Amino acid sequence: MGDVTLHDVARAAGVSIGTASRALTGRGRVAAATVENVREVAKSLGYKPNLIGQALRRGRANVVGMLVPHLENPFFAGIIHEIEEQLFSRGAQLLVADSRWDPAREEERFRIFRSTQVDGVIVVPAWLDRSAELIRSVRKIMPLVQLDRYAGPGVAEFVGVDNGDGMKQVVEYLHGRGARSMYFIGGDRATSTGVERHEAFMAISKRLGIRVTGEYRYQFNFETGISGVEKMGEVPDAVVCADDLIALGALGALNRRGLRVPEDVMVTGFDGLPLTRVVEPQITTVCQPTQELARSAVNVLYGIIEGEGSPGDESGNADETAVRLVPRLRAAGSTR
Amino acid sequence: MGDVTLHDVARAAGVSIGTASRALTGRGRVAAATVENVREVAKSLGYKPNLIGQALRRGRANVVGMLVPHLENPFFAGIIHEIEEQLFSRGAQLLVADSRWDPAREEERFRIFRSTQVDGVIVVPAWLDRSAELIRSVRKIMPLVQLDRYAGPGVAEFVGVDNGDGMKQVVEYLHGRGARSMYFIGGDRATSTGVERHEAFMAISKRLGIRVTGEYRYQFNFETGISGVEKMGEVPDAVVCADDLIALGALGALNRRGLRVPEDVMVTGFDGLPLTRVVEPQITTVCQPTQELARSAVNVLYGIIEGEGSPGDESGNADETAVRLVPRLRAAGSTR
DNA sequence: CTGAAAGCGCTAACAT
DNA sequence: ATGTTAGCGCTTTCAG
Repeated sequence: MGDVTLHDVARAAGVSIGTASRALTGRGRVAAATVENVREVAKSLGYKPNLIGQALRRGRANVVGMLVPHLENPFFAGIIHEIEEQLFSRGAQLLVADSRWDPAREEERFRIFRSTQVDGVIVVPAWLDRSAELIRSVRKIMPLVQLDRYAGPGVAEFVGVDNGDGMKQVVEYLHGRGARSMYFIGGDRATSTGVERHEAFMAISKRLGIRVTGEYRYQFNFETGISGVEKMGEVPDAVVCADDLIALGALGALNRRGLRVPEDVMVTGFDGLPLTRVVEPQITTVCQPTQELARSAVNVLYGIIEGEGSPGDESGNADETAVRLVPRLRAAGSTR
Repeated sequence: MGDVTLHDVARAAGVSIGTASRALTGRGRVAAATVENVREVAKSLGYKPNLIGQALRRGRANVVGMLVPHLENPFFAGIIHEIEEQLFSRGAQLLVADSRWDPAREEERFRIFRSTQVDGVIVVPAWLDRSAELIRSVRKIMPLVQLDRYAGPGVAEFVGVDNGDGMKQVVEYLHGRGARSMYFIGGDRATSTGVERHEAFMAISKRLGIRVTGEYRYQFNFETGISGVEKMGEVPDAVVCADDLIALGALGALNRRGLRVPEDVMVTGFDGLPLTRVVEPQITTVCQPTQELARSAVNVLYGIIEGEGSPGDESGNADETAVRLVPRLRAAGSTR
């Protein structure tokens, strides 16, 4: 087999196993010539370090776990890719799992992550309050950062987008295009993004004197968009959706109802999925800086890891980092 | 920390570490009373086995790697979820990576998987021929199964859908609805699914006396659907797309071109993504049995793992399993 | 049936 | 600068 061990390399290079280790990892004092020699031998033998052995000894697996509510959500899929990319460049790997919005399952997966000795966890909490206690307790025993949503105030480190700002861009843009009445379709109070986007929408529309004809809030998916339109009475100037999946659903339902977009009613989404550029008309949306979100999450996580274990240890209420990135509106056919 | 080790459990239970191990894993002869006692102590101490230690000793990590060309593809995302589910119920975890259709990257990820001592790998090969050699060689050193596509004939175990049958269902259905001319948009020769679906389409349309007005083949994504429609001259009775993403793109482009679906032209997809039920009209498509595919892939993989290491060892040309599941047509608005 | 002991592959003191 | 050695947490002979 290709199972050549460090021991083999050391023997072939005529040095001790300790020296071989140092030469390969570059962690101790070794003569330049020795390093070169060992490296060469290792390569010619096709030596690949056994990460398990390394992990056991170092107490670190170089693996991070990622837990999202729903793998099929294209927004999460996109962010997972970016995270994997970031990790890889640090020599780490990605373990994924989805919680399916099930707190029990969420806990289960955390437990497994823990047994695997992951370096840390990046989580998109399934629920706004129900996940809080769990996440708080996990944070105590391993490095953790929340991405996209948080489970409650001060629960743990968080990286996400400024939803208020994004929603503001949407409503002001629509207002600028003459919209004076709006209908809102969003996620419910069960996620922080759901709450933040809704609150921002309400605040800004009020400030601009926009008449809110109604709202429908359930989940971040197609069906919600469809139901939202079905439950919509009066036809507003614009239907503001809290994410792109909802907007997609709404678009289809409006079509079915014989309403033309944007002539009869404008539609907006949130997230900036590629999908929004495919349908006709293309959907105006707020683009999340996926790559920056991923980079930032990984940075914050490794900040904790390297800054030593659990940040909540003694201090009880250590300062949790909260990074808010700024999204950008992308105007398209659904609003003009 | 919660880092209670087997050693702690053994001491607390008043037995040796060996006995504790046997009691917990159930792998040796231990008195029933001892087992119960040890288990109880373990639970009360909150003992969780350190998977790294286990893996090092057993030489198996209980982790499988999954490599797909593109994480954001909803079809892959869906299948990844099902795989994760299957693995979890076997006590294993999922390491994911995407190759981004880059053979170098594909190789790189395999290497890492190997170092991690994964039990095996499930791969959706990036390319039909370019990936063949790599996969063949990986198969020699670790359990591997190809999913959805294969890299070449006889390269390694494979689990996928019967593309010929699916395409047959589509064309016959369209023919039954009066379509006599068709335009094909698909993936290129670079994937086995691209080839199979195209060939099946050609064979069946020929047999039914259908006039093929043209074809456009590039990649399995939205853009291809859009370009395909742009390059389409004469308007056929139906546009047959090799997957749902292409169909989505085609639908949008047809709309933009002022053609109504299904009145002016019918459209079909392949895969059965939820997305096809959201747009208006909903898209007729061939549904892949995602869950069965995942189950089957995991079964085949563990068959290899448990049947001992590398199947290609001596035999040189051992029989590769090839599982073909049957997909099912779902008719919808885009064809009536 | 249970205890003792030998490592899995690797790193990090500690010697030399 | 390099060799030696002691484990990381666990499973598994091998004795008893």
